[in-house]
Amino acid sequence: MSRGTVNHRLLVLGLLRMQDMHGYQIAEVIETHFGDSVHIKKPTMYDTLKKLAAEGLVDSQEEQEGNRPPRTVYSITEAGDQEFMRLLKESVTEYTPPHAFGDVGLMFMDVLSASEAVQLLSERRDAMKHSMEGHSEVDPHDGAMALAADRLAYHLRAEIEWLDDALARLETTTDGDSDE
Amino acid sequence: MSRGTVNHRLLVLGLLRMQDMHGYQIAEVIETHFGDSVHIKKPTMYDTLKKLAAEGLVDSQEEQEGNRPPRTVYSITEAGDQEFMRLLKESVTEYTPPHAFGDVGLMFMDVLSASEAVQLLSERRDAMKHSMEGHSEVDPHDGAMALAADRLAYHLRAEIEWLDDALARLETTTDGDSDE
DNA sequence: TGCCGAGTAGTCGGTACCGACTATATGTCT
DNA sequence: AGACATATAGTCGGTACCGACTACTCGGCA
Repeated sequence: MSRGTVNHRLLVLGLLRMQDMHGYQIAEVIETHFGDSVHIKKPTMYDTLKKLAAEGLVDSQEEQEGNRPPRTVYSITEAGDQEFMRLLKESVTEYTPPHAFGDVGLMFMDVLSASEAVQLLSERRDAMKHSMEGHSEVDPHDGAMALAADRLAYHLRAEIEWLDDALARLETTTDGDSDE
Repeated sequence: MSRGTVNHRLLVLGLLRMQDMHGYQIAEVIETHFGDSVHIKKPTMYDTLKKLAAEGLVDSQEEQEGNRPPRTVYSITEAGDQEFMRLLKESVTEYTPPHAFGDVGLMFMDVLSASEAVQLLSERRDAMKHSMEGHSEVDPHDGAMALAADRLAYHLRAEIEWLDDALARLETTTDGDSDE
């Protein structure tokens, strides 16, 4: 998360563009529809909402239902819609720089023996495979997500391929060994 | 940046494991050797150093050279070395969850017309290609980096492939159009 | 009736990170 | 001698983010 706030603003504006919502709903939609791919915790969402309101990009109105605690319902403004479009274009265009894939640990792998490296990377592979179960199910009717889901799929495949190749290479290094 | 502090600690400890250093050196090494793949700004590095010192994972001693301003030279302790190993193994083993590839903009692409989408993604592709020039040069003698560099390469390839496929698909959608 | 879990709507305080700044010394051009 | 770039070594203050908490309501069930 790096373009930090931009993503949060984009997300919240994007959701409000679809329909007016109060805080809990937003949090819920994020959790259930985006949970796997997007990070935004409730307090952060409220911060974002407050800031957007202060900038006039969203409106809020109190709403009392029965005698539940009153909720603040947020809706996007004209200005907000324009800002959303601006951010969207910027975000799509922008090439997210490679350091996003950085993984410091790998840079120091040479302090480990080959067999140790193999063991750790195998564990990583297992963890990855495991966490991928059940995923890959993206409502095919949900065309909106298609691109993002696809992208994720490509990168997951790349990660697995890299791991497999790296392991294969390390294993030939370790060829006739039994220990270190 | 996400496993936040862990990466920073790992990086600083890893560098000090190779040799004692003072702040400027550390910052420089990070900048020149790791700059493309690792994020850690100077103030963050000093924070990290201070915290590591407080935990007894690094030692520091003042050093005066000529009448330059005195520098604090940091060195790793025995405990620090053990912690490094622990973090390294943890970091290598750990599967970095997919949201790292999240890109909120893509989730809202359906509000754009196909031709607009094509245009923006093309720009992204260009930006990406452009920023890849000159890279791909990883000192082959530097075996330490091999794994990390490889991984990056796999992911870059995946990103390009995804972009190409997505563009191809979008262009067929836009087939006989001239505008929206 | 009283209690409990779940739904609902937030706030508070703290950490991580870093942009911008301060300060000193050395070298070098003029 | 002054001016200016560059190496050196940090600090200060502010933002973004979020874990943990508060507070109130409702429905069920003992």
